[in-house]
Amino acid sequence: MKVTLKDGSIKEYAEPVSVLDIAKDISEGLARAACAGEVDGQVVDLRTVINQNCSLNILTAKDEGGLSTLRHTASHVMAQAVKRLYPSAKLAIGPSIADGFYYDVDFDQPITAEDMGRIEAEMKKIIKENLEVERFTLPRDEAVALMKEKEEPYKVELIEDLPEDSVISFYRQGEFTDLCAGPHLMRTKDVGKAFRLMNLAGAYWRGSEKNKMLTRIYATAFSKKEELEAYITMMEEAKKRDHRKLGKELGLFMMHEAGPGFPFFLPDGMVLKNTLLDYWREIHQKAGYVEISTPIILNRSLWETSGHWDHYKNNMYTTVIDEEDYAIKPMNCPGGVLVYASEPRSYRDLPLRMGELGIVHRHEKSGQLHGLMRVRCFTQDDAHIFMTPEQIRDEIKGVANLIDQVYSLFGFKYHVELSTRPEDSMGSDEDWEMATSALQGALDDLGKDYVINEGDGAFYGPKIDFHLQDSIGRTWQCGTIQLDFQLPQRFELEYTGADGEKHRPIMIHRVAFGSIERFIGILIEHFAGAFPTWLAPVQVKILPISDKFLDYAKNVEEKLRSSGIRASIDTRSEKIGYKIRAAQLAKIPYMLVVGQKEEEEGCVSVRSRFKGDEGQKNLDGFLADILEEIRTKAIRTAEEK
RNA sequence: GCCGAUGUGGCUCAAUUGGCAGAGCAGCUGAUUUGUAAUCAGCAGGUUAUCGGUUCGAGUCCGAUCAUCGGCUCCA
Repeated sequence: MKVTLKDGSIKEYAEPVSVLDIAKDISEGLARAACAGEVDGQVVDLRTVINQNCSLNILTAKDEGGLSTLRHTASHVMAQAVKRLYPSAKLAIGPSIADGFYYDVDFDQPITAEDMGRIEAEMKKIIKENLEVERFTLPRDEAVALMKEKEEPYKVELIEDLPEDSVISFYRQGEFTDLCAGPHLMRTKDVGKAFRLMNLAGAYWRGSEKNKMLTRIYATAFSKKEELEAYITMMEEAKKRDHRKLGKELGLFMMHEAGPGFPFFLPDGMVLKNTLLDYWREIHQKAGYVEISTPIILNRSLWETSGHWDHYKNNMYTTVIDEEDYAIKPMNCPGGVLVYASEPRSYRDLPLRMGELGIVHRHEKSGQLHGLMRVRCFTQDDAHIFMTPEQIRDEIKGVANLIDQVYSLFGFKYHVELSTRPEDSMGSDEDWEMATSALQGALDDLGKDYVINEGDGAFYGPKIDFHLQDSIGRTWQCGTIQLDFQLPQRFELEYTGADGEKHRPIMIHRVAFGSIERFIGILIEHFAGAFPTWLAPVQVKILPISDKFLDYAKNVEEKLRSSGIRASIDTRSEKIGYKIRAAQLAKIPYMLVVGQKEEEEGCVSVRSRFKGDEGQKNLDGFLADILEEIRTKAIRTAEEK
């Protein structure tokens, strides 16, 4: 690997090295050099200038081409511009993030999109001034004094939280000095021109809603202009496949002021939903599940027994019936538990896998509603598994495999997180310990990589979360597996063992889709509305050349429909080009053009979203092909034209 | 809930300084009967989110409410 340093000298490394290695190397002898070279076989402009004394532990191999260093310096430039334009603004923090960087600022007047233009212009000036970025350190008390002098109360608070004997590092460029661990580029000019302010948002100081809300300026920066342009293009592409936009255009679902956060499913969206549910029922039947359905509204005493009244009431809708308190279920588990308890159970019945496509309502705060991704009423593809302690590992593995099967079908990537005991929780330490290690053990058995999410479990037990990655790279929590020792105790669940004694079962809560609504939202974005044929609301659109061929079109339609294909005819008296355009925009997988030739020969002319499917086919041949495609649930969108 | 922005026919958007609410698409009617991404003509469609205020006059200015959007916090 060759690295060209800014002074023109070339350093050669026998092995591929990380930015960290280069940084270490340079800081020893060739400090203050920007480098451009090749990393991991890709030519990149590192443009990383590693300051002599920077704390190298910040630079990691993940820091691709020094991008986060570039962005971090860009955030300082942005803060400097803000202070020049609004001297009274107070700075909070300004890190680099996955897509760029931001700076949280406490302005004493609201700022607008126009201000963003001014800030951007000022940043360009600062970059042009080519100020040197210098690092210096101060003992804690002097650091506090400096920030007090500069009237930066947030910085003072940050420093005061550090240990008393710490040495605090600062970076200075021109008249601007900021508390910062580094590292940074050498000069402001190295930030380059490939940056852009993206948007303004509110953000709580230190992320707590008890604190003041600051103004966050989001921006991004890249080392090359083309990369910035590619990023902006990608964001625009992502916007085009926003499920709210496509959901409206494709007539899948709607929202209405009459019920904020409560989605309405339209006929085509309902086809999608039902097709997913059919699939769900099929795989669960095969995996040995039974299905139940429990009431939406249940009385207060049940929710007190389950613990929801104490731990989840903020999110529950309540009502009064005949002067008694009731709650609309936010979760399905208590209903499932009542079904379990409705008759004596034997060890021979276990594991008992009880599925429920349960509709739950949760009062989410108004500001966090988001299309189908975050709603107040959704369908969980829930199941509760009651089992003996010996069965825990196998059951968890079974569920994890089932979830893997579901996600693979749609071609999703996902990662797994293990969430441990939260602050507001119930049960003994031993139970939590046992439950957590059971989940961990199952993950280890499966050989799955996972990250641990401290304190993020449900109030009744730890959980394994499955996070899907959507088209914009956002991750969504979908599947979860939760182990629960609490509800069986609270409801005094029992089964009779082989020894004739009563024993307490253990319970798993789990979902695969998570929420059908959210999953549909993710699917819309994942496929950009062009669903695989088995999911497409309309699978075949029949397009007669003119009204004269309507009868033949009806024959074709009837034949397809009788085989279970979702087919319909565009009966409008329009030209064929018009109908093709309409079907194309509706992202329908197959179009069958029928005219004189087709009627005479008893065939159809196929046009599809996919390559290699053009041309005349006899109807039986087409039918056999599409039925096979649906049966195998094939994904063909990759070939889309 | 909090910070900021937005709200005009079903959809996408116009409307100058406060001065007669308009277009394209979709829909309907008629003509056309079409060969692979938009045929022509006509008709209909609006209490400019809601409520209140300023004004001779409000889509436009002010206030409140509701909803939506970008985030924060929270979460399937």
